[in-house]
Amino acid sequence: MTDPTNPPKIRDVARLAGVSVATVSRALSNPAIVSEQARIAVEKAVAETGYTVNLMARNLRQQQVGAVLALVPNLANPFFSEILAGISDTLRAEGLSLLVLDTLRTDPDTPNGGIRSYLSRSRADGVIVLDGTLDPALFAHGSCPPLVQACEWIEGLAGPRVLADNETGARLAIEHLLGLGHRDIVHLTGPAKNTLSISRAAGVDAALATAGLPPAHRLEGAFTLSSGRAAAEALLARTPRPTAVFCDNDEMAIGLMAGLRAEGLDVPRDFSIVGFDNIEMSAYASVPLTTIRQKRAHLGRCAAERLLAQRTAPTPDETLILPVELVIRDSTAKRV
Amino acid sequence: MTDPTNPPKIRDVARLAGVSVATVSRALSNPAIVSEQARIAVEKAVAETGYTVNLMARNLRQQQVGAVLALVPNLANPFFSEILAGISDTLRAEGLSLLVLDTLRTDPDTPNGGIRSYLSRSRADGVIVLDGTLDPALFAHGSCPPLVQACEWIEGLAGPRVLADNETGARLAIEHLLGLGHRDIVHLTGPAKNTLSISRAAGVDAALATAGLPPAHRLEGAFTLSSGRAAAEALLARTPRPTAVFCDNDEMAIGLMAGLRAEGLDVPRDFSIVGFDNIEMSAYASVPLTTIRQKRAHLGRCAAERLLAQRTAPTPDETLILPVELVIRDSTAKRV
DNA sequence: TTGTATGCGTTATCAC
DNA sequence: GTGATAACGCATACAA
Repeated sequence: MTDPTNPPKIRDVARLAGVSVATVSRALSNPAIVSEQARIAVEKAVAETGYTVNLMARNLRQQQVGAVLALVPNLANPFFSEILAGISDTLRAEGLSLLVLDTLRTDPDTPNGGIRSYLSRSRADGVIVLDGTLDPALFAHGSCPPLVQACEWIEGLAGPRVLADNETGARLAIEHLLGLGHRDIVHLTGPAKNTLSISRAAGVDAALATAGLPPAHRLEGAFTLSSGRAAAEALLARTPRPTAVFCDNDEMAIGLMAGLRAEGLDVPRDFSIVGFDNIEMSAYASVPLTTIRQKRAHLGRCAAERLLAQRTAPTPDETLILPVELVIRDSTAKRV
Repeated sequence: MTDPTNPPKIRDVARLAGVSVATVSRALSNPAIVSEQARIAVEKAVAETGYTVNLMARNLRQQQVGAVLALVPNLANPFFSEILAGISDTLRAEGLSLLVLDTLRTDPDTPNGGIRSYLSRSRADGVIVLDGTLDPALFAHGSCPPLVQACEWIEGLAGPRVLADNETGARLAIEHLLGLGHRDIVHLTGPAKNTLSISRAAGVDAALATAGLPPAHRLEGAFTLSSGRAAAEALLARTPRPTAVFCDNDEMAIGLMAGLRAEGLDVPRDFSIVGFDNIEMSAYASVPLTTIRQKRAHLGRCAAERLLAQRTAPTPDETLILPVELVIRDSTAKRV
């Protein structure tokens, strides 16, 4: 019956149902175009044999893979994994699989870490790029599948983008701090060349300019807890001492708070702090964090939908900007 | 030359190199068995055409997929995503792809959430199961790929297992608390039927028994921050009031600390708390958390290696237990 | 060492 | 509405 080593083929089903393989194929993929009689016979035979289509054969025939590849900078980072969860949602609804490649854990011996070999139409029907630091040349060849950039983006790389409204998010954060009376605000950024940090810096400075203030001082971090903690020292070294910090993500904000606490300083009394992302942990920090909410799973879903849309009609390279919002908690207070 | 819509086939390379397709195939997959001359001609032709093998065709021919599926309970949970990162490492080294399926975000209309359709030899060469709550029947059919269980496990499901030493971890935590003078220790568990919680409970009670104490009181959580916070209330309702809590993961521990802080209680003065996992955030909590370190990426790598080992020799269903260790920080102190 | 020919399991085209 | 059959692109048994 169901032999592990020798699964039933479509031929077996055809024989058992007393029809041709073509009819079985049709009955399975488009039941409407076969006779009731044939359909029932096929269904019965399928049930009896336990037949399931061989996807490799189908994919070869149809010239598609049935999977989408996500290029993520750091799989272990909850920020990205929640976007992946959203991508996974949308793909599953379409019967597609999600392939994941961690671009951080890259092969040091190979140029571009061997990512290139995954960027082939025979490996994935589409690619969602979540890493803004990749070499655009990686994608500049004919066999690269259609692609969408999400969250971060790569200068000089074509394709639709799905982004959070980074500039507005930064503006909301700064306006909130300004409203509380803060004037000397430091911007703790990600890596200097990171596209997110750059666009947020623009939002920061725009908000400051509107208030008639000069651009913010910047401290460069790395989106990590430890870089946030390390920033505490640099922050305290500044004179005059700033009264507020806008951090490019919540993890740095939490790290920073730990660093300040270690120095005996109090948030929000000594420093008001705003984060970005609204990761779940932020509400549970020693001082619940004021932050910018970004709907990560939704962003992932949008990116996947965008990619799937390209299957039918090659869409123009539009950029989709998703709204963000300010979440006020306890880490910000009026300047004393 | 390189036409996006019509990628070069092995035939084109063969023609250009002046050899047969068989020779090209051999030159690419096993260069040692072709003549130097042929090899060079092929290499040249490959470079000229920009040829890359079509993996769908190769896979069909070789009856393999070139990908491993990971079944993860919650992609958005950093605990699992770091295991995935480890799995990804090992797979990449073997040229395999990682397919990810979030079993939480399941299709409510289909029994078993449509997971079954992914469990086919034509979709993956192997499966790594990280979700202990799945129905074992899902895997009980001939076309299910070889499988390894990691981290959690499913009773009644065969296959090698790669687990952390949960029992020892629990014992270390309890012994640490006992050594600090605590006697009334509560165990904040995951869902009652979770295999991790059950084995840790055994470790907890064993350690208590050795000290001549009765089994611990248990509070059921859900491995989430919010369930940890919610546990604060239940904890305070107990009389006599316990002096220490062992939590089945760090997130609950952090949630619990937030809940206790909200009630004006101090850790470790009023309660000593031990977590499990040593997530990165634990070192940055308001009170740095004493916890049990579990090497998650390593666990993922081991699981993947185990799976790959099955490709050659069908190994017996051994269980691999990975060591854990106690990390002492500030959330535990001598009972006053 | 190399080439020829067949098969991997399906779907799609074409006649009927 | 159905059946025979040619692709899909590659790897390998076999013959040379």
